[in-house]
Amino acid sequence: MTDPPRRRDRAATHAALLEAAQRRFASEGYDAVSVRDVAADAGVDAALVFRYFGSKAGLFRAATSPLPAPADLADGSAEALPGRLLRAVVPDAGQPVGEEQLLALLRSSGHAEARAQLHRQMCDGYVAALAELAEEPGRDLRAELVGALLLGISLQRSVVGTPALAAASAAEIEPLFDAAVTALLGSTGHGKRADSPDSPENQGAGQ
Amino acid sequence: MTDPPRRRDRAATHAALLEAAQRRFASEGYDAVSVRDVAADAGVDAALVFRYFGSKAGLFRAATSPLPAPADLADGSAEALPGRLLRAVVPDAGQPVGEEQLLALLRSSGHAEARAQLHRQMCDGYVAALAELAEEPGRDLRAELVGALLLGISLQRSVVGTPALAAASAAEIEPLFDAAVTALLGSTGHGKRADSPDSPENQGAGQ
DNA sequence: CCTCCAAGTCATCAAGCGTTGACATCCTAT
DNA sequence: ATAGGATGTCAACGCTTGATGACTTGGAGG
Repeated sequence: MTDPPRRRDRAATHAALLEAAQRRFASEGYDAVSVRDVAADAGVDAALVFRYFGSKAGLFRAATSPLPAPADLADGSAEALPGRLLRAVVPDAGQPVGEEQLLALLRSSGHAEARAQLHRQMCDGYVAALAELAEEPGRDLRAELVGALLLGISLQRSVVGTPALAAASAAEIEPLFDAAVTALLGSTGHGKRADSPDSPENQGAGQ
Repeated sequence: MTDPPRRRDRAATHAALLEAAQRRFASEGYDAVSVRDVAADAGVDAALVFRYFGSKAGLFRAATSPLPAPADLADGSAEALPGRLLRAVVPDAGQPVGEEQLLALLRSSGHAEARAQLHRQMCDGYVAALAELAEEPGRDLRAELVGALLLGISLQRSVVGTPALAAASAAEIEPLFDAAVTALLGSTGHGKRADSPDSPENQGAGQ
């Protein structure tokens, strides 16, 4: 973005490689992507991948580790968290979310390492924050079910390509989504709308 | 199971190859599995894969095409459909459901053909049946959201490995699941419970 | 202007891949 | 018993892959 004629720039090359890897891994998965593919997308030689990232696995690790900023999700009222997560999963104006990393990890989930990172990202990131909103009998299970709904929405939109969901905007989905979340988090959907939550001082989820 | 000394049996070899392929593709995805792997699991030579299935892609197609019998899901009362789908997604006694095919397709979803089949299987199979239960304003969207919840539950259990959901039985999930489904299908969760809520007389998913 | 280290490229390796055709082996029908 | 086709095995092919080390090129400092 700065200037094209810049050649021999370590930082820029590193970044270009990383971005190309994110796109490729997200859309095709670990095994279907070759180091040469990524290098060609970035416009450099494949050997640089090994110079900068050590191995193909290192490149994958680097391309999937920067998770979509949980701090961004934790700030704001806790009650609005599900809604914010919904917007993160179904971007309204085509905004670049961390959805690519989720896809890359899912499409590569045959490998134990990818699965482990997916697990970490899910449990420590979203589900822990959601559990704060859930009621007692089976709080974790409730939170994980909300997480499942979000995961399912994201997947159905991006990989299954289900027609109505893929075409819908976040605003259209939200009422239904909210109703489901209320039912899942509250014991029998008794409406836990209150203005003062029980001060959950979570600072969230470190990277 | 019949008898080990049976050698040179076309049907048995074909079946062994297919079963091995289903397992491998489900747990590792298309690209991570080699034809030699599958053949070794089945205890035969890799060349037989090409004799019987034409190509690796043909083997994959054969291993993922037999979808888990939608007829099996359609039989019984329509209102109990979501519950039956839940049981299919979270098998109670470790019964072999068609979950493996779903996993295989998802882990191979970098390939357009796998994606297309996933799309077909989802839309024509489950979502269409679910849409019959949904109310008017946005019937398809409602049905697809229920599908998303099911997909998310399955994935969170089998690949993400979220603790509470992975440990829970279908009976523990069902009340929460039912509440969410009711909220999603009905207009504002107006309670479409008509008959006895908890009398699931089904115990066995089909074969 | 020249030097020199970082940044980038090239040629190459060994291993594994999907795929094929020739070959060996067993079952069956006559 | 024997011929013949079905069933299974083997060795090899061309190609791509991840990875490595020697080489070239560029730009900044003296």
